[in-house]
Parts: sequence; C-alpha cells; structure tokens
Amino acid sequence: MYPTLIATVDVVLFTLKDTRLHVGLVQREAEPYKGLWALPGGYVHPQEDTDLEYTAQRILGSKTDTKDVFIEQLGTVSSATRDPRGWSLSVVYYALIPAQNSEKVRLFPVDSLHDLAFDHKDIVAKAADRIRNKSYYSSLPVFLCGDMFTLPQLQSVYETLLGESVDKVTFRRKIMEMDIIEETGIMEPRTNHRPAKLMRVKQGFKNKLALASRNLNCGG
Amino acid sequence: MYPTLIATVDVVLFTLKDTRLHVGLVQREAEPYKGLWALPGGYVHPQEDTDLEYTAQRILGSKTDTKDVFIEQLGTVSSATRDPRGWSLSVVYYALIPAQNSEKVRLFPVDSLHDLAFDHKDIVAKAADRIRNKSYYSSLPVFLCGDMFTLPQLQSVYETLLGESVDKVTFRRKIMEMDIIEETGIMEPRTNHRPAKLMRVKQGFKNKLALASRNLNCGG
DNA sequence: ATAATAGTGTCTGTGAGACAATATGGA
DNA sequence: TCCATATTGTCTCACAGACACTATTAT
Repeated sequence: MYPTLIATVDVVLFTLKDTRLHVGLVQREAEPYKGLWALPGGYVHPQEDTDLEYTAQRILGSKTDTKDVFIEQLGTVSSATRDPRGWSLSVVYYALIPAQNSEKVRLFPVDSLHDLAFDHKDIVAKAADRIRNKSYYSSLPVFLCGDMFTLPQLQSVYETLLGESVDKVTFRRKIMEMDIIEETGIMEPRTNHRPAKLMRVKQGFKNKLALASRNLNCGG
Repeated sequence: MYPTLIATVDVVLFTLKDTRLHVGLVQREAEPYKGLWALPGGYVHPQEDTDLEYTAQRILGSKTDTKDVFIEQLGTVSSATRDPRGWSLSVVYYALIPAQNSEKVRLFPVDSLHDLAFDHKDIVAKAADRIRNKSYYSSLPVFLCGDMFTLPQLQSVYETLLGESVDKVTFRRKIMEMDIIEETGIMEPRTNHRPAKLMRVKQGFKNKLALASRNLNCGG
C-alpha cells in the first residue's frame, strides 16, 4: 500500500572540547559502511515513541546522560541513492550538551572531519552552519556551558562558535538584555586575578532558546 | 525489517489574494477526513522521485503551472496519533507563487482558517510564521510577485506579510542593497498619477533567496 | 605594589526611521 | 493648472563597537 522507503532519525551531538566545536560519532557495526564513523541514529519505535523528537531524545539518551538537553530539528535529508539499501530519508536533529566524558561516542572536531558513513559529513556541516548562524542572534551557545559559568567563559564559547572575537561591552549588553541568566552568588574559585561571578541559566530557559533583539555581530 | 510508518510529503502553497496571504487547499476525496480541506500532499514515488524536494515539486506541479517556484523545506511533523491509520510522518515544504487562477486548489486566507484535516491547520500556522519571519531579513516576498512589479507594490507585499507598515526610504535602501531586482525600462501603465518603474527579479534570483545585511524592521 | 583579568562608564560613527522636497503622469 | 503618488535628499536619534577607567583577587 505505502511505498517502501527507509526512514531513520539521526542526531548531531555537539559539544565543546579544547575550545573547539566537536561532534559525537559512533562506529558502524554493520553494513553498509561497516567500521566507518557515523551519526548516532536509529529507527522509530512505533510502540514506544510518541513522535520523532522522542525518538531523537531516546537515541541521544542512549549516548549521554545529560538532563535538560537542547534539541531541535535540523531538517530531513533524503534521496534515492544516499543509502545503498534503497530510497531513504533521515530526519535529523541536533543537540548541544556541555563538555562531558561519554564512552558511548567519540568526539571529533567538526572542522577537520574525515569521511563519514552515508552523507553524514554533509549533515554535520549543515548542522554546524545552523548553530553558528543561530549564535549570532540567540542564546544557543549557553547550552554548551555547564550548570555554572562566568560571563567571560560564555563569551569565549560565543567566540568559538562565531569564529571571531566580540566586544566585551556589546556582548554583556546583549546577553543581559536577553534576560536568561542570573547570578548564583558564588564567585569563580582559584583564579590568579579578580574572580568573575558564576552565573546560571534561569529556570525555564534550561532547554529553551531565547532570541536577541538585535544581532550580536553583523559579520559585515 | 523496518518499522511500518506512514511517510508523506505535504506542500503549503502560499499566494496573495486581495492583499491577504492565502493558502491553497484541496478537498480530501477519501477517508480519513473525507470531505475536509487539506494540504496537497502525497507519497514518495521511489521510481520517479530523486529526493523529497522532487516529490514536493511534483505535488506542487500537479496543482499549479508556475515556473521557477520558490520552494523550501519547513520541517517534518510526526506522531503516533496525527493520522488515525497509524504512526505517521509528514515532510512539509512551503512554496510561494504569484497570484494566479488555479482550478486545482481553493485559496483560503491563512488568518481565518477553519478546521483542516489532520494537523494541517497547525502546519499552515507554522509555515506562515516562518515566511513572515523570513520576510524581515530576506527577499522572500518577491516570490509572491509576478514577472514585473513596482517598488511600491513590492513594499505593499512586504507590509502584508509583516503586518505593519515600513518606511519607504528604509524599504528602498534595503531592497536595492540586496541587489536582486533591476529595472525593466517599462513604466507602470494606466495610473492616475506619476507611474512607477516596473522592476523584475534579476536572473539567478528567480527562485533563490537573498538575505538582507540587516533587518528591514526590528519589530521593537 | 604589581600582575592579571572582571566589570563599568563614556564617546563616536553608522545607519534606520522621520520628514521634507522634488518629479511626473493624467485630468 | 491641480491631484496623487513616485522618487530622492537630508536630519536626527539610538545603538554597536571602541576605548578607557575602576575593581578585586593572588603573589
């Protein structure tokens, strides 16, 4: 009755490591592309999953153990030829998580990626473009930070994603304008200089994106 | 081997009519939701379609006969319950076409839509949000114009989408900065006042989006 | 005190929006 | 000529970025 096509969900898992953007990959255990690195992904479990985002969360949850993960749909890629087994479609989600050790995925820097299984290299590139672009006008980079962070640390995360330095004053103005982070009352420990205030994301924005009224940097 | 789920492609067809944004719908001829209005959609034809955008173009082509249509993926909606027949997924595309008469679809104003089949009313709302938002910073509204149009007409299209008036000078600056339209050399005919220059979209931007360097209107 | 970085105050150039002036076709 | 709208010129205020200054910790 319905056409036979392969439908999967893949997750692009971003995190920071050594001040560089990394993506979490798994090694394929079966054909096709056995042995190659690929995005974590899988099939919908119709009995268990309520929708595709649930599927993506389930796949993500099997690779990390972070709470309040920010996850968003990137889009759906498809073609008659992207999977040697047949006409295939993949609904892609991307997630941002704070730096952590996970034995379930291996982290690779997004900007020097070797060949991956299927069209996953293209997908990673598209997802990286998306999050870099969103960093210009939203709170997205805070999801790469841990529970507590300083404003200079957050600025550094923004700069890593944007690939350029931003003005300190402008940065603070924009961030505080978004009204999504607050002081914890604790100071940054063990510094060799004036310690910064440790901040946290306000309750309610743990996994919700906020938009800036104007761009952080127009890249002009 | 693979889980059974219903995968379809649906197209949100936007056009302007009476200076209001309209969406093209078809009446369902079969159950479920027989008789209700719905987005034009269908299944992938694995033998014929190279990818999902091709599928969307094919569906669109069966409803209109416009060339150089602007079409873009909105996203994929899914859930175990959105289709009474079973776990279903719909990859949604939206297209913008100039005003035209098509007997294949009926046009409805997007802002006063009655109930539609499935979750199509939500999809239309989401798509309308998307194109309205994109109008702030891109050339998207030009795809609602015909082959030739004046700048005041184009401004009116922007204003319809944005739901607010924009400054004439600012508008012209932004549009011309994008460098996507050019003079035809012809003047607007049959006016009761000074005629405007008829413009056209530059070759190469017929169905390609251009981004403005800054927003047209910050909505602040 | 010095070093180093956090955090704040202030100036300036750019550009969006407001408004004014000019141009052009029809009646 | 007048009317109505197109098109262009100019002013001003707000804001982003630059830069300088003050604050706070450890040594």
